[in-house]
Amino acid sequence: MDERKSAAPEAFLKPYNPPDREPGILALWEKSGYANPDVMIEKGLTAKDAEAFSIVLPPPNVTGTLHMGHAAMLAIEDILIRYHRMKGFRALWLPGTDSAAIATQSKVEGEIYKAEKKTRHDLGREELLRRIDIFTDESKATIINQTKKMGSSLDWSRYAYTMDEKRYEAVMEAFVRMYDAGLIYRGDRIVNWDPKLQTTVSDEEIEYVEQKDPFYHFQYGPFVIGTVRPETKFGDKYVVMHPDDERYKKFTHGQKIELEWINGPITATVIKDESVDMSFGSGAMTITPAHDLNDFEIAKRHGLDIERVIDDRGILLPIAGEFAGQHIKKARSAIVEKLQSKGLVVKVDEGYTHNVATNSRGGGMIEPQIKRQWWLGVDREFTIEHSELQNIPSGSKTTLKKILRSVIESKEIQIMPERFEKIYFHWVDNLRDWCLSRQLWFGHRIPAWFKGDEVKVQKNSPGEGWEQDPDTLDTWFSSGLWTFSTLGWPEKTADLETYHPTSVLETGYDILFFWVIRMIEMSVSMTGQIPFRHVYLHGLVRDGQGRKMSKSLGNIIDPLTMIDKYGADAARLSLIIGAQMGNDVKLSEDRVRGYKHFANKLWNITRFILENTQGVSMKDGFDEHNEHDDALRTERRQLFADVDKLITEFRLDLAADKLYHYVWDRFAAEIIEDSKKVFKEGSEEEKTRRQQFLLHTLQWILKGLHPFMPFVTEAIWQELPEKESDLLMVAKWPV
RNA sequence: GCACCCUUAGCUCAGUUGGUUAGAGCGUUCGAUUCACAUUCGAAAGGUCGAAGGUUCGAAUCCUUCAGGGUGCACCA
Repeated sequence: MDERKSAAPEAFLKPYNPPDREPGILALWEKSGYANPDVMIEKGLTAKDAEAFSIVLPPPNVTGTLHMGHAAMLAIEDILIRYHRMKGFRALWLPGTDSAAIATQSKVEGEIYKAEKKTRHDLGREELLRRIDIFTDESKATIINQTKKMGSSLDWSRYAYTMDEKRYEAVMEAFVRMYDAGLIYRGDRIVNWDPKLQTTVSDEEIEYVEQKDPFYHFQYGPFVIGTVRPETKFGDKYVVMHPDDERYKKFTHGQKIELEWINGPITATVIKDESVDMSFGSGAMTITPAHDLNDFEIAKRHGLDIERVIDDRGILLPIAGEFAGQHIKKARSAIVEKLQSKGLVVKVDEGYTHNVATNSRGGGMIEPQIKRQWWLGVDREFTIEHSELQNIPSGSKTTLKKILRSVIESKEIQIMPERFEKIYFHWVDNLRDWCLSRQLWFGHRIPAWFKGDEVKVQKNSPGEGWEQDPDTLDTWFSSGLWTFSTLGWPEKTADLETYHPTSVLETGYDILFFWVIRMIEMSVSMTGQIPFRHVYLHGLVRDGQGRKMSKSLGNIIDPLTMIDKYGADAARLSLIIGAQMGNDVKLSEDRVRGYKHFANKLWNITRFILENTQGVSMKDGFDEHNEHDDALRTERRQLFADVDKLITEFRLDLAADKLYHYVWDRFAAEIIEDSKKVFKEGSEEEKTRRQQFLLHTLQWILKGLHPFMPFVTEAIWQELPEKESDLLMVAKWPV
């Protein structure tokens, strides 16, 4: 049927069709076990004493599905790993999944409620955890399979899950050690309370949402005070103003004033404090220390009474008098009405815009409360027993904040792009103690034991009569240990010795502060080592118009659909080329389609070369030591030198772009075109020389492109009659 | 309010120590194609490099101010 003189392998007679090839290639890689660096050494493909290059995969949620952000992360990390593996490094890319406590528990609770109309309290702790386990077991297969489809050469033999036995052990060990070192303490402080999920939330997880509310001005004795939250005002018996405020000169600090308030006459005390902004409103304010961080701090400074007004569910307490027992939402208007009837409402500004704290993890409004919780003190001095840091010697006294500054200032950890350093320092300087405990059931249970007033922090029960703290740890606590808990810590394993500190942490800039900071705190205080040498921050993947992808906009591009339609290679390239680190990527389907064409181009280049080199074997040295086509070879060498440099500088976008253009515009459009003439009119010697050049260069190209588009290059490699290794994945990077 | 980023062809973006005539992909228009290429090739059109000022022999690039877009953080009684 085919009339062409082709004797090239059958495979190349049809266009490259990714779905026909990708599953087979995946199976080949998986069977080889080459993603495991130990296998590489066993087979003699990597030297025993080779330098290590390691990346720990930022673990996706067990219950999640793959989205474009994950796809970008996987593409970038896989490129780095494949490149270093081919370069002869002991390359380890360690996979895992995250339990994502809050998100997972509320998801499962929601489903149970929908199906059975039962809450977690109906089920009980044990049953809920059992259900969550079933759910996570089922759904983790999804994310793992999707991850594999991207071509990720992860070492699955080292797979870790934040809730598996070893990681649980590491979390317990870390908590106890940090407590013993004095870093973790228990204390009554104001927390971000989520009345909906009935748990505390860390500062980082709070999202401020703009909201319009009426702003009330009330008469408070001789003062006018403003508020958007009349329902908190019952406990307000302190009125605070700036000491320099001329308007209130005649009032003295500590002065008592009798005045009429919501539920009758009260005695108010004047407090002078410099934190008051004189230019805001009347310059006088009342405070609610139990439900506001700033008010709490003022109260602590002056030793004032702190009384709760609202309970954990948002219900007013007896202090509210006739309003007690009402939910704050409903009580607000009734309270305003009452004040109105007493003639205490001076004026109401409608449409006052302010920011309201919400729980970004699917919760509701945040209601600050005072609670006894476990905290990680960022300014607490402790003795670091073992340290490998430049500026912090073993046995010295330091604080977590000092560590956080030191490792970046000394460049032991390099943040890329560099501009994020500024943001990092700003964040570190404003860092407050981290509230570790969560009133959730799913998570690592805090290893603290109570008996009456006694508290013991240790892994196992101290004995009869001791009860374990019912709370669990913030999910980021276990995430903070990730670089070393996955390598076997607290045991002194060979993996830990070889692969820690890891080479690169690659993640989205949006979680720099959730995660990166915590990893540094944990790693340095527990192992004395930095967790990673480079932090590579990728941008967010947006739609073609630069909008965030969201369900409501209907502009989500699903990576799996893209893989099915255009192949994983095209999906990878579309996320790499044009995606400078730290900048957002605009992705449109057209772009993905464009790179599918490129895979096909490569396919046809191969076909041409194989057709024109029938029966010709690659001559060692002939290509390298031939003075005639020197310009072509110099160009090729230069290309790889450039690509090498770009990859070491983490400019994967430019490296891929360079290869792309060489292959298409130079190699295919010019060199191959020219070869047609050579094969038609050239002398035998010229032909031979050109055949050798094409055969060799094809292999260079396949190697160069392999980290970026592993499938098509491996598929072609499998069809080559002559090659140095069974799999391109482990071929040697050209030097 | 403070900070950071972006603004270059119709669209998406390169252009990293300042150095010829500012580039690519997609799109558009015209043409070629018995050729490795359904997914090919060639060519053309398309730019006051956000604005203004400054430094310099020379500025898309460095500095200042401003405008528009985006993001983070803080405040909000």
